[in-house]
Amino acid sequence: MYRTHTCGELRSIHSGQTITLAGWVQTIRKFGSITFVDMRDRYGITQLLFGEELNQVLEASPLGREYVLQATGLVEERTNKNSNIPTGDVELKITSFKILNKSITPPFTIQDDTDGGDDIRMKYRFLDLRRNAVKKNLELRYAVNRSARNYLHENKFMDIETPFLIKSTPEGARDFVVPSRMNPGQFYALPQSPQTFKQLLMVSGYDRYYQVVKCFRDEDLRADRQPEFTQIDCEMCFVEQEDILNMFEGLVKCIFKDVKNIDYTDTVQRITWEEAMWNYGNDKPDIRFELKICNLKFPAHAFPAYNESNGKLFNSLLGGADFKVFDEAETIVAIAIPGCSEYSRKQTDELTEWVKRPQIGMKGLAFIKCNTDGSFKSSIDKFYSEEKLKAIATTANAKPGDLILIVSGAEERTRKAISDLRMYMADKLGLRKSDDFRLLWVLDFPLFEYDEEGNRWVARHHPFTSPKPLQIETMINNNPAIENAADYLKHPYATIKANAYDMVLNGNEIGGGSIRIFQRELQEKMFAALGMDATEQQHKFGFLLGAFEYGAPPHGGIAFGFDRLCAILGGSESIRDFIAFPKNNSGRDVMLDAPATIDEKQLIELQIKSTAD
RNA sequence: GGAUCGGUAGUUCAGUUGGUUAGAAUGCCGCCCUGUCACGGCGGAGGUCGCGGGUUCGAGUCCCGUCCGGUCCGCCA
Repeated sequence: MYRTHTCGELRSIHSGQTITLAGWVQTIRKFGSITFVDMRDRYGITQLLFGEELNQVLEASPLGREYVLQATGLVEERTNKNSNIPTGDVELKITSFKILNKSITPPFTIQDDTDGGDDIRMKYRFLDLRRNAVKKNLELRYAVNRSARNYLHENKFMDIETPFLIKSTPEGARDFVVPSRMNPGQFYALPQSPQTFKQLLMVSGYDRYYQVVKCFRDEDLRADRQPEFTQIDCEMCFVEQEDILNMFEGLVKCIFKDVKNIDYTDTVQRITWEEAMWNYGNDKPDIRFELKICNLKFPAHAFPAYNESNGKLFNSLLGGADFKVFDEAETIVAIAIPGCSEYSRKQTDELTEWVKRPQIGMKGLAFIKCNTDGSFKSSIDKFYSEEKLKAIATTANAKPGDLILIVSGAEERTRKAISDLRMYMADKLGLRKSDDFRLLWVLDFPLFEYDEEGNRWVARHHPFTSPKPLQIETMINNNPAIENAADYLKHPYATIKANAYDMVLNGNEIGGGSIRIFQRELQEKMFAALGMDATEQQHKFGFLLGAFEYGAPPHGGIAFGFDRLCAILGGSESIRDFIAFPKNNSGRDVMLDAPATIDEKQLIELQIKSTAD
């Protein structure tokens, strides 16, 4: 037996017992003829005391950091207690010990505040994982996993595995592909999600399915994006959108309770996609803070629900001033930043530079300082009287002491800019607290998006998403063809909304799903709208269309980004530290040094290379 | 595909206007130390300044190229 206890469990009540521990040497503190050693395992740290006799043994075979040690001794109450660690009241007075394995000096310190940078930590990830900080994240990940599985099990969901070696369907993201040795010249694809399989399971009558499952997408990476990532993938039969929303806000609330001990009793707010874009310029708004944007001018077709105010507002507030920038802009949006009216020239210049960066791409930034004495000072004084500025301030819901920021330009870019600016200012004002959690459902997404490069409609969510029932007619009765690509927003297809929903947590999309199409005819119509002829449909999705003819039930589902959810719950922007062995920005595993070339023999066997070469 | 920041001791970083022998902290090694727990004290070793080219009397520093890493845009149904 290597150990009787772990390094995290000894307390005063164990005093007098002879016990054996095994673990790694965290630190060695030597004092002449006695030596303290902190021994670490997964459960904690226990101080070992090597007295005079054993100290001589230590001198013959010295210990080093990260040596693996087995030590037997007597638990004793400490004379000097350490209240910083749970085992700090006791120490183990060693009677015998054995070095189970040596270690060379690690390239960085195995401590909470390690001296190692990301690069070196990833290269020696097996050492990094010894650190408490990373271990805590993986424990949190496991807790989220357990909580989700419990909730889904309680609600009669069944975990069913789906294959990883499937067929490439180049809709959406790029596929990772795997050559087939037994079928020369042919390739499997790794799933971007088990989407079609879970729909087939619904056809099979497994009416509540889930899987905590790896998905693969061969796209460029980010701090919150990995080429292989994990989803909590769910699907249900005989449900409407309302059923799904209720079931899965229940899931997230359960996770909050189990993992963070948060009672999320508030109703989860629901807004439409159009409301989200209108108020926040973003389809995944962070609602931990208000800072709603004010639409001073906008293209009518982009916001049908708000159309009545179009034009009037601009004419009454900004019109007739002969300010070309605003007169010619498609969209003008403003945001009132509380308490920032005292910003200096340097600070407003800095904000202007910020919006002019290529990533934001604005030509400039206008601002109005709403001084606490009721006066106004702006960068557009030349064009607008104090009364006008006051009217704008009122419309933007600005109070004395606020700073109104205004950007203008083409609709999409400008809306993204004000959204980014909103987040940037919220960060500056400390409004994005990582221990505050606000859930939000965003509903009624557009069914289609227009791909100007490919000159065709693409499914915004995926091609299995159903349109709102009342808009099925619009889809069937209109030709998808577009004459002028630039005017795609005016095409009837642009107005069709989907039975789709995203769950947003603190400005991050943590889950998304839809009520699916379950009739062959409508699915064919959808594929056709995306530019697929009958032959192509049959080739790519014949199995699904066929299945729909054998009594497919109405169904819908959702998939949660498991890694991202864990990162947010752990208060981190990056998902890498919530994955045991992540890949870097270039999709490389720097520990394995993968991907790598393979043997010529393998290439020949896979018929990727012929023997003749 | 694009933008941007970075690459200097094992590690994390500093390095002024281009100027003598490139520094600090930490880690490592040695000696001292019986109550430390971020132990302490004394001493020591440790550098192809990512790589290649250029400008210059002289380059860690300036220029060009390239490789690697971070962040972001495009992309991610």
